Amino acid sequence: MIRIKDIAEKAGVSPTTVSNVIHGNRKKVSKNTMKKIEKILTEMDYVPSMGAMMLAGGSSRIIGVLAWEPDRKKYHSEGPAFSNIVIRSLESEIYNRNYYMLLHFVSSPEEGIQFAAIWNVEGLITLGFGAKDNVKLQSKCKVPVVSIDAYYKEQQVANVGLDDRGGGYLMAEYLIQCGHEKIGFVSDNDVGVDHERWKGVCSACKEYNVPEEGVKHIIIPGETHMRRKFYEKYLDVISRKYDALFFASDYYAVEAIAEMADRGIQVPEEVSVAGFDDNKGAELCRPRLTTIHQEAEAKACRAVGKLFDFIRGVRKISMTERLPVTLVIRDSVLVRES
Amino acid sequence: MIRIKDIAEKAGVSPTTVSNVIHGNRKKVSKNTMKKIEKILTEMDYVPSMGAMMLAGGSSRIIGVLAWEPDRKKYHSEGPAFSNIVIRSLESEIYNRNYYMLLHFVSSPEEGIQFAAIWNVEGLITLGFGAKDNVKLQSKCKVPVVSIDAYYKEQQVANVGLDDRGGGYLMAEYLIQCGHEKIGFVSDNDVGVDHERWKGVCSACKEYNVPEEGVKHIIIPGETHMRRKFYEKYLDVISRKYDALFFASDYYAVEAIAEMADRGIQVPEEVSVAGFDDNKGAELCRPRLTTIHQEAEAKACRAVGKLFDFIRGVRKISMTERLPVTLVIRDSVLVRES
DNA sequence: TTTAATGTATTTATCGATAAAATGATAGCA
DNA sequence: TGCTATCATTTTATCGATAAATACATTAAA
Repeated sequence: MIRIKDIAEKAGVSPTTVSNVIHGNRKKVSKNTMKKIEKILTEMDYVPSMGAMMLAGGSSRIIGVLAWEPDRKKYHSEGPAFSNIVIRSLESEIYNRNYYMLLHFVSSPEEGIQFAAIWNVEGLITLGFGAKDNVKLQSKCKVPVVSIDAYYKEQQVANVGLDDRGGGYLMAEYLIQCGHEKIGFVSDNDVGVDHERWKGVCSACKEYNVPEEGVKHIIIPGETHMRRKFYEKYLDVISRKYDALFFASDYYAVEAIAEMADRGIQVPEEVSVAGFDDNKGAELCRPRLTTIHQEAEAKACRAVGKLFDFIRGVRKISMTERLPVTLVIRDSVLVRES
Repeated sequence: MIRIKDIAEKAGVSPTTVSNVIHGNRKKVSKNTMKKIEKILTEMDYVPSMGAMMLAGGSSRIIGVLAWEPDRKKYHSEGPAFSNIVIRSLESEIYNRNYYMLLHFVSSPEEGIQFAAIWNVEGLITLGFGAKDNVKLQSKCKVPVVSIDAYYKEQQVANVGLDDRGGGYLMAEYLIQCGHEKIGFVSDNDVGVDHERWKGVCSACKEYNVPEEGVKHIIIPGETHMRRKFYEKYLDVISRKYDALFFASDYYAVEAIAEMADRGIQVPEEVSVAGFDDNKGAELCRPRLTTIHQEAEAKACRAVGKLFDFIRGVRKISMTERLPVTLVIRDSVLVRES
């Protein structure tokens, strides 16, 4: 391993000078030595020791990405909660800033706090955390935290997410305009993102004077086997009862379309299906899924941007950012009237 | 931040003793002091400084996971090459051993080498690397490397993968037994994993005396837009020309099924479709995809296991490990005769 | 009793890089 | 000439943890 000391000796200068060159402290080094050292630096292809940098400089160049993991032992049974597009974009954005991503799955904020301390991370990004857990994390960490897709009563933690309410509104509006009179909004909970999407649905229904009984929030259990049971029992029932089923996530929508195909329920003739997120699966299922499109890369990108605003001490950083979403009309919603 | 020194002072011992307690060097510390220090350690909830450990101890407790990234700027256009099940399992297995995962996307082995040096990683796992790049990486790194899903002429780098050839054989055999006489194997290249799968197909065809013209390797371009063009031009043709299309990956198979649905090509009545991997999508498409199932978690698990065998200096480590795969019969292959 | 072996704990030097303080040289100005 | 200001560079101390060397009892063996 080549150390700063080796470079310094070769150049006939002190280690500090080399260090200054590496960090581009132009004001402290003359142009001549600058060039000379830079040349030697590349010649001997020097790589810094992060351990030493962390210790001496106090900066780790590490961003911790914490992904919520309800149960470390059962992760294989349920599909991973994180999107790999997001992970990839996060790493990319972090690395572009000359930092590194330490990805860690946790099932409590405390684990995250310890993790941050051990590695002396300079910032944290959370995925799939609930509001309370984000708040707890932030309160016990000195470093900035940016959550993705979280909702807070008071905006205690910085966040980047989508205009979920707007998306819910957009889809509900479209469904109404297509002539659907009985709309079911399907999700596995009523908090955070899903709650907002539902709120959006509600406000569209109000706007367009859909009667109270014309729209309902159907909550199905989230675990795979429970969901299957639910489908077996209720899928026929609800697809007869509603004109359109708006699923809070494409993942469920695609699954439901498949289940309906098995039961001979025609989509969209018998019941229309809509989703949210515009997953890879949305374009691959038949009928193609009408859904709300989100820019997952942009979300990751902004999250990292915001985090570094905090790290660099930029003033007046907006605590929350909601990226716009768009309606993508495909084939899973029947147009009854135009 | 609480340092070892603080603990030592509180306990009235030297830092070294505390360090020994932390590392469970039982032979060097008496039971009494052991207990006393352990108590203080938890009371003051001490967390070690990784920077210092890396520097002083020379062990970073970091495993680098390198995911191949052909083009850093275009990653959003193509679906990520890595499976999030694998990522999750890797992290889990690594963390279980009290190590941490640093995930990094690279588009050359050199980047990986530099990355390993900077962080002083204790081992590397590669995803999506070609054989040559793995070899180059290994040759320039002092730490052990375990590749996932790679194939070598001579086994230069440790590897964990699947019995791809066996899987190819299994599926081809099944197709033949179902009475299919014209089989097309579809992939976007003929190296590594796909080559092996194709070899498996060939040997099954030989075994069952399928004539030369009864089986063919069709290579379609891998990039999304090129693939679409290919489908537009040739999908009708090849689905008329073959009884069964065996795609080297579920991802393509699912896509093809969707495209066929658009063109009114009946699966499996007009043409049978088979895949490989047993992705999430395989169960979600209709007809359900008949495919070769792999244990992605097990693969990740074994890769980490093997890497730590190297790290711990275990003797006689097998250079390569191929996990068995199984045939999953669903609905996308027509049974012509039994 | 002497010597060796063992167990327990401490000292000291070190890992590689950096920030802060100190040095020295040069230039500017009265 | 003498004083300050500026620039370029070096010295020194330090970050937190650890390995190697050392010290000092105590016990066991000769």
